[in-house]
This record gives sequence, C-alpha cells and structure tokens, in this order.
Amino acid sequence: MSETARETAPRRSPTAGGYARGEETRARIIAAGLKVFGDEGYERASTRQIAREAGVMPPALQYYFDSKEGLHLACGQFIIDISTKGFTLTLEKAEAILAEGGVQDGLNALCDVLDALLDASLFARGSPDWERFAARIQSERDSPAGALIQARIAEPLRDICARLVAQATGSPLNDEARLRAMAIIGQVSAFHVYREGALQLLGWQDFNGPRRETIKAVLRAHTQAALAV
Amino acid sequence: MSETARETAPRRSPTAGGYARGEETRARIIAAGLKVFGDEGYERASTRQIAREAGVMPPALQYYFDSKEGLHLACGQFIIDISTKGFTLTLEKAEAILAEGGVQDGLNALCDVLDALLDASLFARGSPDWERFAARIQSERDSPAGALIQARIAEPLRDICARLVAQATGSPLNDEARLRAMAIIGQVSAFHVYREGALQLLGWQDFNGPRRETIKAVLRAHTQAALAV
DNA sequence: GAAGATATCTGTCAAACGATAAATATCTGC
DNA sequence: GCAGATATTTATCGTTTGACAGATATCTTC
Repeated sequence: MSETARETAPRRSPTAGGYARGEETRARIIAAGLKVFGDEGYERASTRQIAREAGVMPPALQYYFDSKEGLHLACGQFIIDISTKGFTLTLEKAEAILAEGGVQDGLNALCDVLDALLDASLFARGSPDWERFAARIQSERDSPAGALIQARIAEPLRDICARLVAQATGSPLNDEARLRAMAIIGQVSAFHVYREGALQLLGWQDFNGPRRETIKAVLRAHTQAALAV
Repeated sequence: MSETARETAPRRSPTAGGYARGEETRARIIAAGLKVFGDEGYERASTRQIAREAGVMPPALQYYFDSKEGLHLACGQFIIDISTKGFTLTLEKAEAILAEGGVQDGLNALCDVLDALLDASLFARGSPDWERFAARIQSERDSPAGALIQARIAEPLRDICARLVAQATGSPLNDEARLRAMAIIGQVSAFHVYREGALQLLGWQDFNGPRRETIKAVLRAHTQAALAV
C-alpha cells in the first residue's frame, strides 16, 4: 500500500449515522455555542472560545458544522426546534380560524398566538443560556440564526397577526390593521427585547412562575382593549 | 537643539481649542462612524473601514477619539444631542405633571412622551445613516453607545412611563403599572426595533411624511384604550 | 519668516481570527 | 484481530484587527 493510495481522513462528519460519541460531542458544541453566542453575540464570540467551552479543539467546529456560521445556524435551529412545537400548533389553529371564524374567534386566536409568542420568547425551556441566545438572535437580525428566525418565524407571525387583527376588528387588511398588529406584537416583544431593562424596572430576577401568568394577563387585557376601539 | 530635547508630537487632540480643520476632520470621522457602525454593528465595523469612509488614515481615530470605543461613544453622544432636545423638554413637562397633575393630565403626558420617543427613535433628523445607527445601538445594548443610551435615556424613560401609567390609571406604582408601562413602550419600540420587518409588512419604503402621523394616531388610540381598562 | 502647536501620515507591532491539512486516536463490524 | 470508518488533535496558514511610535505636514501667532 503506497502513500499516495492511502485515503485521507474525512474533513466533515457524515450526514447520517456516525458514532454515538460524535453525536454527544456535537450536542456539547451546540450547548457551548448557545452559551457563548448568547453571552458575546455572533461577531464577538470566537470559535476558539466556543471550542474551549465545549472541551474540544477548534477544528472540531469545522468537522461538525463547516464554519462559525454553520454552528450559529445549528444553534438557531435548536432553539426553533425546542420552542416552536406548541407555537406551530397555535399558528395552525389560527390559520383555521382565519379560514372560517368570526370576530370573537379572531380575537381569541390572536391572544393565543401572543401567549405562545411570549412562551417561545421568554421561556426557552428553562435554561438561562438558551434564553439569552434567543434574545440575542432577536436583536442580531442580520446574523445567521437571526435571519433564520426572521424568515421562519417572525415574518409569518407578523402576517398572521395582521390578518387576525383585521378579522378581530371586522375590518379590511389595510395599513391600519398592519400598524395595529405591529404595535400589539411590540407589547409582547418588549419583554424579551428589553429583558434586562424590564427585570430592572420591575425589580424581578426572572420571569418564571406566577409572574408569567401576570404578564400574560396584562398583555391580554391590553390587546382586547386596543382592538375594541 | 539635540535630538533628545525635541518634544514629541501629541498623540491626542487638545481637549479644547484646536485648529478649525481639526474640528472638520473630527465631524467627518463621526459621520463615517455613524454610517459604518450603523451598517455593520459595533463588533464587525473596523476602524480601518471607518477611516477609509472618512478619508483619513487610521491613527486619526486614536488622535481624536482615543479608541474604537471612544468613537462609538462619540457617535452615541451625537445621536443623543440631535434627538433629545425636544425629548428632554417633554420629559421635563412630564415630571412637572407627575408632581401635580391629575389622571387626564397623566394620560396626555404619557402620550406626549411616547410621541417624542417615536420621533427620537424613527426620525433621527432625516439621515438614513443616523437612523440606522440609532436602531443598531438600541439592539446592541452592551456596546459602548448602546449602554450609554440605556443609562441616559431608556432607563429614565421606563421609570417615568411607569409613574405616568400609575397616575393615568389612578392606581399605585406597583408591578401591574410597571408591566403596563413596558407593554406600552413596546408598542412604540416595535417600529424601530423591527424596522425592516414593519416596513415589509406594510409595503412601505420609509416612515416619512403623513405615515408618521398615522403611526402616532394608532399608537395613541391603543394607549388610551389600554389604560381605560 | 520662525517657532510652537496641531494635525496627518508612514511604518510597524502583537494578538487574534476562521480555517485547512496532516497525523493520530478511537470506534464498529466482520 | 483487522480493516475501514469516524473522530480528534497538532501544526500551520494568511489575513485582519486595534493600536502605537516616529516622521512629516500644516496651521497659528508673533
């Protein structure tokens, strides 16, 4: 067997299959990515830092994810996967109501969508790292995962909310309906976009427990009042 | 005159005075900073890129601003200066009303504050570069200028709005008042935080002209309805 | 015009970055 | 146990970054 006939080692992990320990390493890198990207933001986070956090050497990131960008996208997909199961069901129900529901149905569906949005945004299954990353990619909309979230979730959500607002107010889908939808989404978004500021204003440490229901109740009341105008 | 007795050239510009062409160069660098930081964000923007945009050599940035961070802070201060004159007056009027006004006064003051916030956020005196930078630092809250804006403007604003909500609803300054204030600020914030998304949903190119008043009217109606609950 | 002050440019630095190739280690199935 | 597949590490690369020191150019005042 000559030197030149010898196959070189793979530069990238296999698309399917692979050893169990590779799966475990991959998950460990994603966890590290969620933490470091969440703490530092996309640009400031370095692949070396993430590798250190994961307990691997830097080229492992290229092996499993191709590039820094690929890892960021994988982290974004992870967040989408863990937070949108309930959310997707709610959106599907809303679409059905848009097809054949009335004013009150529209209002209820909108409130359900906003509840689900709050859950998806603030409570990324209980890990502070995940929550911080989720907040980051909402801010960094031109980062890889940020753009993914916009295309996959935020834009469809705006569209559905605008249609629900029109239905809930019995009015056409015009500029006013869309403006109102943006304003209503903004009420919910404030809590994750300005998370630290909101916690400070309220003197809270987190949004867990009964506070969650308190926030939802306030937002629901505001939404219903605003759309009764 | 020996070599060693010769004074070295200054590494930094003088605190006061300086030549007129120095003032002009300084302004040119700030303009370039607003553009590049606005386009790229703090971390991705490079001092070389900014220098190129300004038509100077990179060490000029250290000469006038000490560091990349110093330039970012100067840009933030620039935005604060051009956008908060009217805003500061409105906040002062609001403080007076908090001292001795009634429910309706509180509601009107709150609406005025929100109008002023929208003006400060969306219409940074008409330059797209300024607007983009202003949006950036709202997102990048841990960047130098982002932290400046939070400390100088966003936090005091939240506090005043919470107090105005309490006054406008004739209720104590409790968690609910603060939650409602966050929600109401969020309505306004949505338009600059999600600027591209809002413009897309609406099919608009910008928020200029009569659209500005349309947004304000919608937000005012929502705020009044929400606080009537 | 000269001296001192300010502004600008040239040249350079150390560190860090994302990424690649090659070598080595470990796993899996027969 | 062996061969092939997968995973991990070591060594290295070219480039970029923010910043500094020294040299030079320009401005201002007398």
